[in-house]
Amino acid sequence: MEKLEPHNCKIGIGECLHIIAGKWKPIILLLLQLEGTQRFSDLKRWIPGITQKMLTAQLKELEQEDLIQRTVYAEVPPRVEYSITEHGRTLEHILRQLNEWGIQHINYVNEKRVDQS
Amino acid sequence: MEKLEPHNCKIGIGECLHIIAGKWKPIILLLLQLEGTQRFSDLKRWIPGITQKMLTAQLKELEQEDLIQRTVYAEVPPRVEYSITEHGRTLEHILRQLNEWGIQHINYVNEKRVDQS
DNA sequence: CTGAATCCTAAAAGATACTG
DNA sequence: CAGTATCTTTTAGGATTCAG
Repeated sequence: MEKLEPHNCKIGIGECLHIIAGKWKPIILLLLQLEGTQRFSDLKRWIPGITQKMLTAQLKELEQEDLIQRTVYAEVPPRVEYSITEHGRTLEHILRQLNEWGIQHINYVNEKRVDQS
Repeated sequence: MEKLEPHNCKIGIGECLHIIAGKWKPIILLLLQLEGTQRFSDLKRWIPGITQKMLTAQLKELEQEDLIQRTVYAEVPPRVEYSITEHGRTLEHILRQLNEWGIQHINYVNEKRVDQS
């Protein structure tokens, strides 16, 4: 493993954040990790506020990074299912920690605000 | 701790990513964590490519979240030092993991590309 | 049902010049 | 030295319409 130094960390952290950051990607990844395989319309229902365009775009990007898998069934009407890959599962722990830190940070900020009032 | 569900994770993850994401913030945080207190010009030297405007803006945002501390010395020429706070230190483990995942992901993608050629 | 295509707005980032 | 102030570019995200 590389030494933890600011200038080489830029590579790893930048790569990771570029892949998981954004308004929808973390939700999509968690959804597939926790609820299992979902089809396009399921995802759209699960994620309030997302547009078809954004959902399509984010799914495509996640698929290109091999974090999720896309399966098309030759039916009418068409059915497309998305599922997490093994590689995608390696992100679960990180997403969990990001969430926990975010919650604790919100609490921290609230308490600090109370202390000062 | 909150249950890990997609819709409430949106809050925690969103908060955390909003704070640490971006092109420069992770580097600044790691720099202060690993190298200790730095003054403005030191940070600018450490981080190739950053402009004064961006550095100033990112430092201000990190300070507002109480992740870093700003200390002004009444000297001529002026001296301003930045250091990580205790609260900021709680991010070190996450940044480390983001970096490791990013590196491994790059390797993963490279190996996959070789396999297919 | 699952998308692609087009147009649009807002936010992030960068270039450059100026200041106490 | 440590910033501000403006302006321009780039990127993320959204609204809407059309299509297999």
